[in-house]
Amino acid sequence: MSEPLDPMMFSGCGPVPLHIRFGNKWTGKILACLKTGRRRFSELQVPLRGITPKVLAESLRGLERDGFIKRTTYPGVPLRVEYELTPLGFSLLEPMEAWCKWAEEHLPEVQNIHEEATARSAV
Amino acid sequence: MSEPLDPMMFSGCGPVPLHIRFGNKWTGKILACLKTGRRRFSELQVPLRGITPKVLAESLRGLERDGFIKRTTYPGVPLRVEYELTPLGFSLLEPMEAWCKWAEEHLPEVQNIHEEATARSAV
DNA sequence: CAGTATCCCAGAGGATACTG
DNA sequence: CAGTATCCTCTGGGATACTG
Repeated sequence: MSEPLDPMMFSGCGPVPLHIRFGNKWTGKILACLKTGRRRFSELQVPLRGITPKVLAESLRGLERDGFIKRTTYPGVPLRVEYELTPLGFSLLEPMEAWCKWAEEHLPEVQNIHEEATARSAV
Repeated sequence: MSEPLDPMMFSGCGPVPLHIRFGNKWTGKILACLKTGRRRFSELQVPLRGITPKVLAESLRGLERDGFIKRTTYPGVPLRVEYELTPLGFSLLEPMEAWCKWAEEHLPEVQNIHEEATARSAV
């Protein structure tokens, strides 16, 4: 508890380490899309340009199973389903913002390094 | 800039989004092992239980290429090589600690949810 | 000591088509 | 509308063995 960032902490973040659970292409974006309120399946597909229905459905199932979002169905035709963040899901926004803050502060530096590396390998 | 966590930010985190760059099995652990000082290749293999030399070498080269660590060789026999965090590498510890903080605060809740899900699927 | 060289596999995720 | 069903590819990462 006194030593944050002990290597062991990374393997202690639940059944799947936290940074791996969210270290994929869509999970973080889905949560970000839900932070302003409930959204329907098709409403999520718009901002998440390029996601296929299969992958979106799989991702949503996983987030629901882990308690990060809640799924509500409204019977009727046409079918209506809405997804929203749970309090636990909202709490994830904080660590996610830490990454964004880092990116804002260090992105120019990172890009310089990347350009230099590209230039070197082009020689 | 006014809207942190805009979905677009995730795709703007460098050539590879930040959360994906560090959303793998070893990268974060390697940085954590280096936060207390320089380490040799074989010294890293000890805390990183189970990592193969191939994967460790690949990971270190990637971190070096991206400017997060610095590699120093000391000629002689036997060969001596040391790795250390750069200032940029150190700066990553902050967002990584945000994940650990989240885990500390929410892990019990996450585990409850996981156990309930396991119990449900066992019915 | 500090790595390379091969081979291999599971799973994330895309393309496409179909359905209650 | 809100998904499923198939099929396929690509790559992170492991096992094992070898080298300057």
